[in-house]
Amino acid sequence: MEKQTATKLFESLSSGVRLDIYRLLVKCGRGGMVAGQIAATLDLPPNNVSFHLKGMTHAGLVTVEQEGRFQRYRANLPQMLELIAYLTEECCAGHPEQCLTLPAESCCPEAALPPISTTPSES
Amino acid sequence: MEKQTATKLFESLSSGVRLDIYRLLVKCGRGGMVAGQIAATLDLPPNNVSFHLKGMTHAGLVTVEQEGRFQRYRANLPQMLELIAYLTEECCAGHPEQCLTLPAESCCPEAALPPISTTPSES
DNA sequence: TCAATATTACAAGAACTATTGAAATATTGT
DNA sequence: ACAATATTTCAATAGTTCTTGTAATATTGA
Repeated sequence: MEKQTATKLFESLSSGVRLDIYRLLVKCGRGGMVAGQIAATLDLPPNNVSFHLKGMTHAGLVTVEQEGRFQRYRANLPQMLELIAYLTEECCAGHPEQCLTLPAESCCPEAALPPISTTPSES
Repeated sequence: MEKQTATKLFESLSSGVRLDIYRLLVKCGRGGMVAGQIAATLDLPPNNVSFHLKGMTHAGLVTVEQEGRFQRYRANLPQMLELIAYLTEECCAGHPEQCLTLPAESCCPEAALPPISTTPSES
């Protein structure tokens, strides 16, 4: 993942409105929601929601599909997983067991996140 | 996790400079880095790095510890894991197998992320 | 104490973002 | 074609953030 992609995704989630929208879409999963439904659920002006959805779509955080006169939005979960992978790349320089005081299974979980680099990096 | 905490964390990662700093600290793991070392490694003005580190510390994204005249910064990984958990709360309304076209083990990984709610939510 | 180094605090300007309201576009059903 | 609905676009304002330079603070070692 490129840095610019990552910053755009994080920027998309740095607003309370967009975070609410994204979490709502995550809950809805594959089904997604249409724009008006999102606005009604979160009790926000439709044009404001549309404004934020446009940005989120452009960033790749959500996807959109036209359904007649409706626009159905869905959370782009694969993108989120890539983002987390990007963030934890070379986590602890190949020594995930070092990860602070967390229970081992909570940090750098090989089952969920991409392979951890085993190349320590020093500067 | 509260919404404001989450937005602050995402905002902290929405700048290329801060994202570079955080990823660098993630790589260094438990060892962390002192401010000047970070600035030198990323080839940035020390005061600019300090400015961003202050914000990141305030957001809880990194921790800081004094070492004589040095300030040693470390990535706050537990906070990041909580953030991911917050984001994927009630993922797919309790039906993680619905998560798009991802291989099942990549989405809503029970092994790594907190328990998935089993209560479907409809609006 | 004094000089040197590491880091932070402050101030100013440009650039960007969020919110709102009004208008425009597109689709549906009659 | 026409009216109704869903959604987006546009414009304007207020507020916020980023960067840079300069000054201040704190620690170290002589």
